[in-house]
Amino acid sequence: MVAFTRPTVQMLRLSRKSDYALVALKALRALGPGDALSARELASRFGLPVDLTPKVLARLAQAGLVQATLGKTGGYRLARDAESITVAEVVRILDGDPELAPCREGILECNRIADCDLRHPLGNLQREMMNVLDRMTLANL
Amino acid sequence: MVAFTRPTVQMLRLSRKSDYALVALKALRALGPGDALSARELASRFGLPVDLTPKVLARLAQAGLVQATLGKTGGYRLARDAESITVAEVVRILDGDPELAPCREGILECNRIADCDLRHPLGNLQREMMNVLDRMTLANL
DNA sequence: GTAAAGGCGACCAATCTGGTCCGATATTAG
DNA sequence: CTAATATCGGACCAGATTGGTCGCCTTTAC
Repeated sequence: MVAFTRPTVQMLRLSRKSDYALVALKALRALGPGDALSARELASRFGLPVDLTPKVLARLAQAGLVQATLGKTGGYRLARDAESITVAEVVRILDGDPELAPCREGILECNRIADCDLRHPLGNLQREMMNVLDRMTLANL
Repeated sequence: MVAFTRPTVQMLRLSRKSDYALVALKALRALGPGDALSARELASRFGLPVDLTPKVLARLAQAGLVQATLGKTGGYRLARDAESITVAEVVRILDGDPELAPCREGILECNRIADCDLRHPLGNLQREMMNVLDRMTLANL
């Protein structure tokens, strides 16, 4: 008997990095004002990849979402209000600007009216989706 | 000089198949009541892969979205009102049920409250997204 | 009967992602 | 001052997923 292999869909999915970032951010949100969490601690607490977690947090740090303190007792803490941190922003930082249906490069039909006639309304769809991601803040999570 | 390589993001993207399907469906929508379009015609008209297009349409046909007629003068036509065909349905047919952040298998933390505390609200996000996809019909496109 | 169309399964290749290793740098405890 | 611990950043490799192709078969119009 084959064991329940759900066809894991790749499309329309958050990247692992974004996933991890949200987990970490949410943990940081629960911290006291003076406290901080190290990447190592976050990784071990949530089962995140040990070597990938610092990378993710570094990106968040240089984007200004979290504040990193070096040194022996260092770690990360939120740099902004949880209300101001949106899922859309996190995704954009870690995976870039998502496009539902990017124009395929070097395709002749990209100039065709009939085709871009479709791609434009798809843009509406995308805009709606981004709206959803924009409205979902860390505080709402 | 490296030529403008925008980091095409894979995540949060429609699959190519869904993309093609929407293009094809939209073309079928513009058809007269008795007319039909062959996969070949659709492919050449929109620059879709010739061998992949029939496959996509076949899936749509067996899902009941389009009606296929065999034979020399065969082709496809819409089998339902454009108003009743949603993007969500198309995606589900071609790529399966999308999950924003599927639980990683075999992870110990899946039982942890802190973790699934996050995944549940992510479910809300997903539900909102699916709502958007559900509301966007072929007629709206 | 022949040509053109869809139906279906298997297979291969390119791409993307995720994960790891490596080192360098900065800061704090003692 | 020194050592330990933290962040930072690049390069690299392997696995997974997607997408595209080839093949053969059935059905229908002429």
